[in-house]
Amino acid sequence: MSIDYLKIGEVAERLRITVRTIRYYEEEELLEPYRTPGGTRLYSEQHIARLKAILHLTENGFSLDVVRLIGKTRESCATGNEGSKEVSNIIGNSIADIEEKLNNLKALKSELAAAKKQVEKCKGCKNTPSSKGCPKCPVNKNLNKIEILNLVWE
Amino acid sequence: MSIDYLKIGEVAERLRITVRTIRYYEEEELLEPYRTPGGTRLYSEQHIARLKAILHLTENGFSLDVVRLIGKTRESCATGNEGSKEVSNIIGNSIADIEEKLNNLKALKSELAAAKKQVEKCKGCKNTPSSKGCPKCPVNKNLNKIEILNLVWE
DNA sequence: TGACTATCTACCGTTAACGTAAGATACTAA
DNA sequence: TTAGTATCTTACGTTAACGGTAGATAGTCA
Repeated sequence: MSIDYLKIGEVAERLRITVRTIRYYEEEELLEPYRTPGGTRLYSEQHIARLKAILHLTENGFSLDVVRLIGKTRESCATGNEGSKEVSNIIGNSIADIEEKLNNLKALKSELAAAKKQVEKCKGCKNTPSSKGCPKCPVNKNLNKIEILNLVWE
Repeated sequence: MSIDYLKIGEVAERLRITVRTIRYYEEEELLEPYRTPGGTRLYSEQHIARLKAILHLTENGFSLDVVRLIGKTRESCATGNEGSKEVSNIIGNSIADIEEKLNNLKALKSELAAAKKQVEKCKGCKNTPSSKGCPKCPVNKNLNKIEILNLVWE
């Protein structure tokens, strides 16, 4: 085989994903590798770069549909300004989504951090948990102050 | 019906979720509402607070299994230090997950922002897209500099 | 040239988090 | 009381993103 291209198994190993995943992205028309006359798939560095980009997005919670949208870039770039604007908007929306996620995660993080501190303060009371909470336990005493702790089971 | 409790439809409306979702969380033993003698579910503010907490977590990419884990707080708090430590670790792991997500999202955001700028610079060349890219188009010229743009379709 | 391993296509299976529908029962307002 | 709406249980359906298998073919190495 030419040294310039990788077969699917090699790509899978290099990117630490399964061959099934790679074929799946092809089924979804996110990628189209070369083929040998016999039908074996061959991947260039460009193909691999695109795979990396797809993984980068999916690992951050974006669906393949969104990936597909973002991928329209070049097509629209080659068809004039209007298309570019559309793509710009699509990417802009993705950025907005990310910003929302960032804010939510930051809030959640501080809530969890507060909850963790409370849990660590708790020395483990032996009282039967009541609906009012154990009066000696800071976790239960502060039940209403830390919303995340409303998750506590009864 | 007592004014203190809400029925499932009212809760669903208030939290902007479906009744099916609420019942599903109950199937998953994440929540156990009161019942009227006839079997109709009744929710207190505590129940609703827990529902909010569950949603807060799931909306940020956590699975119900993780939610269940975090929810062990009180149980372990009532059984001594060891349990508390376990819960503290579970929450600690969740925080670590969040930090990783935050870093990834930040990186992705700046990549997308860079990509967006490139797209906006592109005035829309009429050239047929070649494997080398359109020479007049900054998007294609900088193809290798902005990895996310390797997503471009051909 | 054989033997062995990798890939191919085609297709059914899986999991999480619900959606949806049916038929029965409960609640509520007039 | 009764008509109308909400809820109940049960159970099968759905979607995304793959997993796994079978039987056939391709690539590779001594």
